[in-house]
Amino acid sequence: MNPTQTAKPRGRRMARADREELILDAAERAFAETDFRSVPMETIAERSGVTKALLYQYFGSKDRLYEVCVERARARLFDELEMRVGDAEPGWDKLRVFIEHYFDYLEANRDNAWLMYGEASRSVVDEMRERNAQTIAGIFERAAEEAGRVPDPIGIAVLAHGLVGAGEQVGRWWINNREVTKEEAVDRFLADSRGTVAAAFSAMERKR
Amino acid sequence: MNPTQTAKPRGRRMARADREELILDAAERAFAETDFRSVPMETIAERSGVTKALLYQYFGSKDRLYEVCVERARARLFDELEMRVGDAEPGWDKLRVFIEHYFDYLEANRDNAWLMYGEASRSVVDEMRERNAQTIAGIFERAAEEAGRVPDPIGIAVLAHGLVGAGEQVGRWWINNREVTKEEAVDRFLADSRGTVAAAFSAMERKR
Amino acid sequence: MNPTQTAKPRGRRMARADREELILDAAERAFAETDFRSVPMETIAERSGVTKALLYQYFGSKDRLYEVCVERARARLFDELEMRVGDAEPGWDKLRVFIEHYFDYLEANRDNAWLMYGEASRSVVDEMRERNAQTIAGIFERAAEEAGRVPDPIGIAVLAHGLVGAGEQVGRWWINNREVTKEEAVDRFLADSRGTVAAAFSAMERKR
Amino acid sequence: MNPTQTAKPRGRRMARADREELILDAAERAFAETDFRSVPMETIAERSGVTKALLYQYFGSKDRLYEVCVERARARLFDELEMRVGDAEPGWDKLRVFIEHYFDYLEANRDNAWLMYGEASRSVVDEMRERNAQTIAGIFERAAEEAGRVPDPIGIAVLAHGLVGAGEQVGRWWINNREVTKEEAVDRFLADSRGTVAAAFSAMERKR
DNA sequence: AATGAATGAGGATTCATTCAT
DNA sequence: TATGAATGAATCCTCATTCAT
Repeated sequence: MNPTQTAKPRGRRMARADREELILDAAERAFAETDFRSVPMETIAERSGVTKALLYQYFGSKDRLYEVCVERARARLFDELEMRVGDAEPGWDKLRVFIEHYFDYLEANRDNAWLMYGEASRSVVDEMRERNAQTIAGIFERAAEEAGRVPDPIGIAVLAHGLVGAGEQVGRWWINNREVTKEEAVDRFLADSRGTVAAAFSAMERKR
Repeated sequence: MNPTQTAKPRGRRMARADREELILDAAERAFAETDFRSVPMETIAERSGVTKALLYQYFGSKDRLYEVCVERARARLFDELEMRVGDAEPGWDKLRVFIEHYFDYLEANRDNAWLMYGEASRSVVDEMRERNAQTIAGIFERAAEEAGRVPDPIGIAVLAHGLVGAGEQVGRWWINNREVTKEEAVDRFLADSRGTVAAAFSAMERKR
Repeated sequence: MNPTQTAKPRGRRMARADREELILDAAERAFAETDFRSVPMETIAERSGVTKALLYQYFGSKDRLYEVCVERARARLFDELEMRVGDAEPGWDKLRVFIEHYFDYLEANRDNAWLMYGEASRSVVDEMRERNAQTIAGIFERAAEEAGRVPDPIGIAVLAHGLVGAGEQVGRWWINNREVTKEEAVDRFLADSRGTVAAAFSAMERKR
Repeated sequence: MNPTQTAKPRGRRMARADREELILDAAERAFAETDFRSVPMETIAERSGVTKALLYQYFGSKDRLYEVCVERARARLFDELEMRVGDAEPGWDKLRVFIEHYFDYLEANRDNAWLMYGEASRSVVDEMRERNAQTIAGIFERAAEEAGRVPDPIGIAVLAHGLVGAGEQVGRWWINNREVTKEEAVDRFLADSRGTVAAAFSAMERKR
């Protein structure tokens, strides 16, 4: 309404943090459309309305820019996820909340969910998978205790990595098969995951 | 003609097939070490002791060479797998055979299992995942019937993609954590998978 | 105004001169470490704790900044040198004073003697060599007269340029071979130079 | 005369060694005209009638190409020099031959004598100076013995480095002052050098 | 006086691929 | 069949420099 009140600074000069977001948005979209090697810095520069030189000033290299994108996308998912799961009732409710949130995220980011990025250096993506698995392992470790089990580190690791991998692939499948509703997908994946977790927990020693 | 020659077919003719294998071996290892975009044709040529020009004569393009690698690696796993699973007893035995074979494969190919390839043109790898999932879906469809359930296509798809993803990520984890024995890994992954499958099947309507 | 301020001239005004010295010090060291083309303005800015923009405000351009560095370093050597040589006894004493002063300078500036600068725009360094040679030529011209010779312009030029070049290279050698004491170096270089000068003078016509 | 007999292969395809010479010729001329940083690889490529890619295939990098140029130019001077000096009569004749050859070289290479190159990475040029000085030191060491002196390593080093530096600077001066004839220049420089060497030798202990 | 934002323009390097022999 | 020569076409990255505040 008030023309002097633009939400974000408009025009040439802009606060660095704001400009960085704009650049990351553009990069994210570009990477998701094809893949890392197919996106020249030039393109990202054009799309975010700056020169290549600025990209390098802010991010140092194309690889680094990619990493920051991946990490930001990952954080979008996990930051809120950890909060929501923390607030959920102990027990199966946590798993439900988790998976629902994950599919919400996929729905909201179907064009730039990190799993849509044409993958770049394997290390970046693998490292992210590892971190995700570890976060999830932590959650399951506590859950195992609450369920009266002695957490078995290997069991926890296999469970966590398995869920990360399953989630990634199911997510990719769902994004490419949008005739399946979110409810249907969540329904099945939740059921399966519940079975997985139950089995993993059963295999662990019972606490006395 | 020459009695000292090995059983392998006639001279020149076979030379090509042999060379192709050599080249694919070199390429596979190179791709596994880093990823597609980081491996110049030059490197593959050097490592297999031929010139770049020959790579083009044999495979036409780098993309095609990659595809052949991926497909060969995939076949190594799935060709035998389908046979073995076919021979197994109906029921849980099939799943056990499946997973055991998968870990055998990982052990034998820890340096060039396809899941070690840095993902390249996303399409190639994604397409392989899809094919794998479909193969597995077929197996589960029959298994569901045998278990007295009406196979639910969505349920089957989620189950199959979930297992493909879980197997991929657990495999990656295991390859990077070799202090975990194969038995321990198979043990947990089999238990988890059994839980997953059981849950998926339970959710399907019972046949009358 | 502020009594706690050091004796150094009035506040702001002096601040600039001080800052300029600081910047030149940083630049000089940086140029000496590698060479002109390898030192970005960014580096000089960082090392002297200011922004690039300020370098431009103070010096106008990188080339100009370099020139100021070179000239300052040269002045450090020659300003005092001309004085000292002027005060010395006529005859060989002047040469001794000259060379001793030169090695004192090298010792005090071993990290940023101008001869340590990677040569940049050839013109700047070459021009300095030319100026040094001319200064020295002037001194020898007078010395030749005093020694009863008719100064031969070409002879003087070859002598002066030869000594400038010899001094530069011997200086570089000495800086890189510090196990040789200053006395040893001066001793030899003085003896050699004396021989050079004597020969040059002998070759000139005797005044009547 | 015979049109089918071109001295060097003409046309697109050429033996690598020949092509390399052509490239080095072009590079040498280009570097001599201005300096390292002012010569894009593009220019060298154009002037030698190949593409940039070939430069990299053959020389690896611009720095390396420069090094090869410098080394080739240096060899042009020193290879023959060592031979000629070897053949000369012992005593002052060697010095005369040496210096005459040096000025011949300067005359023949006035546009691409290595001392005309705008210097690149200091290290390359400094290393060459060092090598030259060592070669010359070897010559003087033997000469000192012949002259009945006990060679003093420091004395030899100062002498050799001094002559290298003097030669470089006098050479530069002469190239820029071509109204001075070669005879005049050689005459003076030889006289001076003789004085230098004589003084250096005198300062060394007499052999018994 | 001093800064952080932003750029223009150039330059090195890479790499898949083709071609003549 | 196999090679070494050669290229076209990007693409990353650097850096001196300017500008608004």
